[in-house]
Amino acid sequence: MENPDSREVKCTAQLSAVEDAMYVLGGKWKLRIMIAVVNGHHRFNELQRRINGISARVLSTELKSLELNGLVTRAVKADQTPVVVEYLPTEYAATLKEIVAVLSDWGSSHKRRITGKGEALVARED
Amino acid sequence: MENPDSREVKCTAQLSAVEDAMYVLGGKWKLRIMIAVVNGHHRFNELQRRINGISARVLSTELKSLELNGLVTRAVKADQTPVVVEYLPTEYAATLKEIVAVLSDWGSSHKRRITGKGEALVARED
DNA sequence: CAGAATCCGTTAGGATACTG
DNA sequence: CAGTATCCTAACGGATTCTG
Repeated sequence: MENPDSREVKCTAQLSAVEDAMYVLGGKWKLRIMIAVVNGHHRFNELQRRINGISARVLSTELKSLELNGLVTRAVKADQTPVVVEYLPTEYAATLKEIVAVLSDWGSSHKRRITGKGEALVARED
Repeated sequence: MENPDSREVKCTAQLSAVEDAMYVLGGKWKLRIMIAVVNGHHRFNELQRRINGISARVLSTELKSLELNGLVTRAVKADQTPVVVEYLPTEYAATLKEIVAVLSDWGSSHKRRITGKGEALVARED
């Protein structure tokens, strides 16, 4: 890894791979929606209430994008009235756990670094 | 962690922490610039060549933002002519390693999942 | 409740040209 | 080489209204 060539290869690979990841997860909302969904919020209005500042329009389009990428499924329970729609995390969504954990850790450390004071930390359980 | 209250606390904490992280690292370019910088590309035009599609204007403003957040330092070697400017990763920048690694792994797996065919994988060395 | 439709403002960021 | 200065537009996303 000290060899400059393999380092260049790694740099190129990382640039491309991170670009791919951000194509799916980038933007202001997608990760936040996934956090809420994975943590048990499945209904549309519940998600909108839980995710601070998101509008119905944006939530709707983001959910469609996440569904296209296989991270959530839209489940309609037609046997109820009124009809209940649920956005459920797929198995694939579990692969986001590490990303969320790492980003979340970094974010709270960074905030502590900036503000001096820390928040209550929530331990990772994996 | 099965208790719904602590799960809610965790959800709130993650939402807020990820938001903090994305405030610093979000957008199309910041992480990509950091990848290039950490991998040994320190000069302005070198970075612009290395990072596909970035304009000088955007690179300039993004570097300033990263400098403000303590992730790079702008070092001017005045004893040379023409003057050499280098953007060097700070020690703090090392804390991004895990983020980049995790995102990069996910991105390349996801691409394999989508396209069916995989790229040459570059192993993580930490 | 679960959205779609419409309208509209902001802005990230692209293109190009120019400078010390 | 290392940027800055303009200009410009596509996309993001906020607000509001409407609907089955």
